[in-house]
Amino acid sequence: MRVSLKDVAARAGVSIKTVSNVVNNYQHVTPAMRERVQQAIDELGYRPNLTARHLRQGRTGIIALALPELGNPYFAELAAAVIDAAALHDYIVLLDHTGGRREQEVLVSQGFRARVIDGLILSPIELEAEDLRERTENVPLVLLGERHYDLPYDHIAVDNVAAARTAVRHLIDLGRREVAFIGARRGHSQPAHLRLQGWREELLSAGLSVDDGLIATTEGWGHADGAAAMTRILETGRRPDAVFAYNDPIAIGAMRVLSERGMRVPEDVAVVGFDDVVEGHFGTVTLTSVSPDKEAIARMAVESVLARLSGQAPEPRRVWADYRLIARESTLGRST
Amino acid sequence: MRVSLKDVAARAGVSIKTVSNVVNNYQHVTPAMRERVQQAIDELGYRPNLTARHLRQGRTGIIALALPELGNPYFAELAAAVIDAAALHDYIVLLDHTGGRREQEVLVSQGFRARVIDGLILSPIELEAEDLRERTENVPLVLLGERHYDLPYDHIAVDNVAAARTAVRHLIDLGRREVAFIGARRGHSQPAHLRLQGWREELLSAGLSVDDGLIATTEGWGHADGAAAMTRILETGRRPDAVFAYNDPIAIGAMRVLSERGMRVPEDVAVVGFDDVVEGHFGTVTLTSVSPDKEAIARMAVESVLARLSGQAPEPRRVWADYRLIARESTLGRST
DNA sequence: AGCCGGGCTTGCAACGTTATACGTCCGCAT
DNA sequence: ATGCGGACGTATAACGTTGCAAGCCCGGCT
Repeated sequence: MRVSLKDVAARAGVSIKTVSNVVNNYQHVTPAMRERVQQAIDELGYRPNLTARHLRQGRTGIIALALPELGNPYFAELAAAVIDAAALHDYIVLLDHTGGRREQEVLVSQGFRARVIDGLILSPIELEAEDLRERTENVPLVLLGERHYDLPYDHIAVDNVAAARTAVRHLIDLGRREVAFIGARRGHSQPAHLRLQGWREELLSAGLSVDDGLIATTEGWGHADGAAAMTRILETGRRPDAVFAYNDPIAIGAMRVLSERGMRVPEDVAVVGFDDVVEGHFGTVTLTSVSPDKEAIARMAVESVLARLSGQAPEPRRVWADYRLIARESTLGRST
Repeated sequence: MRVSLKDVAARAGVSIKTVSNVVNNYQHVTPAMRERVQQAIDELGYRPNLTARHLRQGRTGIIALALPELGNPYFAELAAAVIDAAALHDYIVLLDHTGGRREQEVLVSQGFRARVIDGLILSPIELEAEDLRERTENVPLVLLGERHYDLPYDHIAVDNVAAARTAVRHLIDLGRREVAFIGARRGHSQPAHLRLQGWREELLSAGLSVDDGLIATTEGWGHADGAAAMTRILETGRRPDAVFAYNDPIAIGAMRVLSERGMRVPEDVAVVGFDDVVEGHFGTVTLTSVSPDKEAIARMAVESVLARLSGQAPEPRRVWADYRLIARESTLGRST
């Protein structure tokens, strides 16, 4: 049986509250008393019951993190960063994944499984603004990632349009003129997503034409999706001299197809990804990528939740995290 | 303010307990009453307070999963599988990562942060048997992975020795005779780990010599470690014709180095990894790998925890999960 | 008519903790 | 000596839920 304050109190011959005071380092406790109680605690191996503490205090010390899929290394790395950031504040992280499915995202945002949590960090994919508008839950919610809602919630992300423009600019500066975009969302009600928008804007501002034949949609965001999309473009007979992919796995899937078809990266086709996952650092051709500052994103997300919990930060804010473009072999060639 | 049973009861004009009965689908409730209460619940937007429920019931519905690092896609994919398996039983998953550091693993196994959990699934790296022997926590613990303790805890893993032998056998069958092993643990007190043991056993049983110069240790288990280790082997002047890596990231890091030095995979060096992560399916050269049945591992881990929670399964058991060797280009060449 | 039993509802206690408010004791200033 | 304030310890009441046992009501049986 678990030992409770009551048991310790009985053993030490003091009241329950005094034991509680010792446990919580309440200041008005004589050293002698403190030691007596501490000894009883040690002898019995007492450990506080957090559930009870949380019931009493109305807080659980748990933050939920809901991501589309852990299989994507970007999200896995982000999850690790969030866990660490939360630990700094003595919070622990409950992890959920939504598969990027709207239905699941709605459930999570409504607090579905997790009536145990103090706050929620959600990285939505299909979730619509109306879903959030209907949200009745009152645990603090912080949004991550590319989607962009005009709603009173904190939102943390890199400036996707600007970041995408930087990536495309890099390709144009290399002299590329036919820049494909791989990873648009199929049949999505929302205005084309921000990275696609950045691609478009940068092409236009460089005086290049925007050619829908160079946009490939994907079902998901994995290697296989990138490979399939690249294949589709090539099968139309198009021969782009550059590819900007929605993320790194898609870029790597595309590079695989290029290599299968005997097209060289970067000589024939330069490739830029997004997220800067470790995997991209070690391929036969390493991948140029936009690198969001994951640690900063994680830190700011956790801090936003906590700020809201403590009633600070009344104004919902959009926070831009840092990013940089890291050029590697897929746009520069191998440096031997 | 959150609405509680009391508020609903007041609204519906019934007792708290009756509302509780409705919420819990207690059978002796008249349809009329059920409807009346349900209406009050809906109007007020009542949601049960799980903390209170758990305090009352002594269970939290939360399982902790402690992994070495999420950055390794194998663990990320495993985490996803565990979350899904737990969800089937209405359990949610608290995630922790230990960095594979003994100190952290001890903390976790002692229930460190998580006095909130019903059970713990731990994938240890450096943890020693003595650490577990001193364990005082009484929440069920299930161990995952390669380490192997002679202690009364459930343990779930693939048969690493046999799996490693299968991988090495595959290389030998291709006619390779100089098979390097990359990813041994540096300065580890425990007998050389099981995959290394399998490598050794299979070489011996094939009548080949076991050459310590072909064993490379690593600090961690990432791409960079594999690359560094491969570099070290090559710099001794050795030219193995095959590599068996502790896991896929190490294998991929090694392949990168081979490619930098102009050695072809698989023609000059055949490579086999372990874990079958998605990344390996899409490199310029796809990676042959041992594929553990992650879903099965996750399922069995969760079920073991739950069985122990409900007092079943008195005998701690070691369970072997399925695995298969999936041959790809890194041992077969590109099929086109 | 009275009793019994089962279906339905309820009051109470308890899970383990902390906040509040109070009581006691001591030392010090008056 | 008396009064006062601060330091220290404690009793009690919550937090929101569910298990238990008891109570009520009604139909059917004796």
